[in-house]
Amino acid sequence: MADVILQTLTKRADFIRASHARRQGTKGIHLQARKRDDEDPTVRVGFTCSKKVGNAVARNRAKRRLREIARLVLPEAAQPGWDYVLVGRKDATAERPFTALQDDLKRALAAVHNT
RNA sequence: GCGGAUGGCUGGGCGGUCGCUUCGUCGGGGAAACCCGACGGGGAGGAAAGUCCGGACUCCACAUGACACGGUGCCGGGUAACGCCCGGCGGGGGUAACCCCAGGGACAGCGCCACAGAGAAUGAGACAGCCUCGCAAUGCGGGGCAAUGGUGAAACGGUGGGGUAAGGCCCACCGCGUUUGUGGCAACACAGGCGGCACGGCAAGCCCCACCGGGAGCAAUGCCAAAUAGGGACCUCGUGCCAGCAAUGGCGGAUGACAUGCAUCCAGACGGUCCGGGUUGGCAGCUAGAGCAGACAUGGCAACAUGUCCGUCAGAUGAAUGAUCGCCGCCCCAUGGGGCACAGAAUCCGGCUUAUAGGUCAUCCGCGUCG
RNA sequence: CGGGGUGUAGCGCAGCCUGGUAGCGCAUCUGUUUUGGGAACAGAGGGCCGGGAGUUCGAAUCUCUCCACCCCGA
Repeated sequence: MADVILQTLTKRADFIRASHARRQGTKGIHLQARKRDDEDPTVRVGFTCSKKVGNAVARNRAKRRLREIARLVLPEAAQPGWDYVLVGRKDATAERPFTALQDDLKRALAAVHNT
């Protein structure tokens, strides 16, 4: 699974479809995931930080940390043909230790894939 | 030393590892758009924020003026412009340094001034009262008065003296109005004369006066590609086409008995306007401009202007500018640990307003102590 | 980027234009009625009028400025 192609979600409709599929919350992040029913093996990922997270600086910080753990974790833990949406949580996403945040994502992925 | 006033500056630093975006050079791939790799350079703020003003820029509309509507409002200057800035004037606060003020007009007109009170506004009023006269006398009636009390945010000038039955009244000063002179570009200030007790407050109530303002906004606007549809309604003649070197000429049909001209009617585009339908992709606009920061010179009290030198300037588009580790710096509990303000560009610029831990510089004022 | 609106008692709304007394309905509390409850009737309490300045003698109301929320248009 070394040659996984990562793509960023841009369409609002994709976000809504993912949120209606499987979801798994942890201390640091909230994960939404959907298995697309096409033949395309591309892994797509999107990031969401609503106004509840804080002001623009807090939202940007949370989104950057989400993007970083996605870059580190997804190439080895993602499954081809899935869409993932990582949602930031108030205070927790920005302040949680980085390794713990990575473990959160790994456990959430495992939980979503097993159900 | 303590307390205070004003105006500036700064907004953690260094290094390792892994990433994002943009530009340049080189190499590779590709028909091209472009993609991949290496090296090198750039990559959030003083408020980037709120969106409260003013412009630049783009499109649309457009003869001018007036009305309507909205805004601004002491005077002078600065500026591309402003509701911003500087200087001055007037008023208010503070022992002072200094700070605050939407600060034009109430004889152009309309309106409002609750409660209380006799009376709340262009010519008034008499509640408690005061003075005097008469009588049938703890009172009643006639006349005179607005100085005193009371109410109120505000009562038709204030204080003092003389005079009076009480008063009107007279005089002086202050205030007000008016006028003259002097200083000042002006707002205004100062001085003198005259007036007579007469002209209350609110225009951030309507309004009047002076000045300013066409509308929309980078999702503006232009081009390309894809996709749907090859639709509908209305309008009419040149900037189009043809001939010609050019001037110039010609360009559908019907009716007015024929032709030209003219008039009327009909048709009508590869043109224009609108509706309906489709697309929510790419490129341009897009970042170097009334630039900004610093130094010096000149003019100016200053805001600022002019000139020279040097430096610097991001352009993303589900939206980059980071993640993580180590050392140092600052703060708090004091082994060890925790924290480091407010806050993230979205076409650009000039202001205003609001948020902001800490550090630092300069000038000035008051008090205390020592010499 | 541009435009409009709302904020008043626990909840939903008047009052603001034209400045002086903040009111209505539901809810709450007390009492009457009932064997008890509900309903009904009578009465009572509850407001720094989103925050801060200003104008005025006086501001929920007028003006400025912040805050929060909602709705439109490109």
